[in-house]
Amino acid sequence: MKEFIKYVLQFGNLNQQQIDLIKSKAFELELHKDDYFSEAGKVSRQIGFIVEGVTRVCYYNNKGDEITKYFIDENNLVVDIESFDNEICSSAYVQALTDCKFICFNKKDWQELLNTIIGWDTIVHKIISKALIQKIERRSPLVTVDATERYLKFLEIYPNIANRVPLSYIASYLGITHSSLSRIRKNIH
Amino acid sequence: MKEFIKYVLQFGNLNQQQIDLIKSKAFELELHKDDYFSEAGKVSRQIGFIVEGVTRVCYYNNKGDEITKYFIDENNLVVDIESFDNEICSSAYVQALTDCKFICFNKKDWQELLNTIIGWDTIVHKIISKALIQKIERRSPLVTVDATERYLKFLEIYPNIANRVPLSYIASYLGITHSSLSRIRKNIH
DNA sequence: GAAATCATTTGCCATTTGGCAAATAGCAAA
DNA sequence: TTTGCTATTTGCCAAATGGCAAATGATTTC
Repeated sequence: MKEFIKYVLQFGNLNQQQIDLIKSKAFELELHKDDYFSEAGKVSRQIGFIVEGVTRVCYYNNKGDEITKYFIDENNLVVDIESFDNEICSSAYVQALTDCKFICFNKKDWQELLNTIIGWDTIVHKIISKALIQKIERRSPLVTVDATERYLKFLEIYPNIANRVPLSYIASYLGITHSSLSRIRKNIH
Repeated sequence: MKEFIKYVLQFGNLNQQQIDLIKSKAFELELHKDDYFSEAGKVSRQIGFIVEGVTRVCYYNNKGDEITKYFIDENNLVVDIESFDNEICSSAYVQALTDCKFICFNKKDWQELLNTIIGWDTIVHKIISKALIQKIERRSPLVTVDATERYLKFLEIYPNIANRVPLSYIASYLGITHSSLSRIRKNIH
């Protein structure tokens, strides 16, 4: 919980009373490896902060291949924002890739906080915007470089993830086959 | 100006007085083909709405190649949001690819509107979030498909742009060479 | 511990894409 | 119209990557 409050306070100020109110609405969630935090086809009504573990967002393309869209690890928010905000079905799965611990809020409580705490909405908007921009800045450069450079960029962006998740997920994140990624790994020894 | 107000009202309600206030702060901006709306290395203090024309966001990678990151055309907001919000230097250029007309606000007036008009901040946040999500949803799928599919996706996403901008910009957007794109175009006749 | 399952590496070959250069087309200024 | 500049197309070949299958390695289950 400490981590979450520290994270939030980077984006704006809150007094102790406000912090306590936020804490009172939070609950802990633990997921095992391979469990889903939220699922495609369902409306996501939870927002989570990863205290421990690695997750990914993935979907199935029109050929049925499973595509990893991005990874999310410790000290980041996890939410399918389109589904959460607009009460529409998710188009992707959010899956734990290791055993995970989250600080979690359900939508009703989250909205109550937004209505109650002055300035909370601004903080939330900043957090969400920053996360969205980060997603773009991480994903976009991959389009224009070759497979080896993609992997090197991946290592830069996610230095703590490469050893914690299966090669095939990284390959699908990078848009290359697992065989190719295996060879690339060998080449950069 | 009509178009801009119509666009804004999709995201929330405003009364006539509020609309008039917004209008009073807006100014028209015209750019010629190849002019810059904002430039890398400078702080961007303008936010614009494209009434007519096509723009692109581009940058130079570490090899010095010019990369088109995305295209933006009519009825969309144009702003380097990181630079605008945080007063930091832009990392990219926003360039007119055709002669363009914008409805424009400078930062000072924009912030005054945010402070004055109840609910304007919510509308703005919705607009920005939607635009950021759209950018991710457009760019991310390109990573995982081959060159031909990338071009087909481009045609889907930007049906009105393919004929209005040079092939080489589209190629750099898709992360393929202009020669390859030329061949791809021939193959899908 | 053995068997079964899943992940990763490797080999072989086909296909795609890139790099380079030349040819052609399109456009704009004089 | 001519000239010059830039964009696009095309050819040729090399390099990168994919598809498939087999081998190896790692992990889980009984």
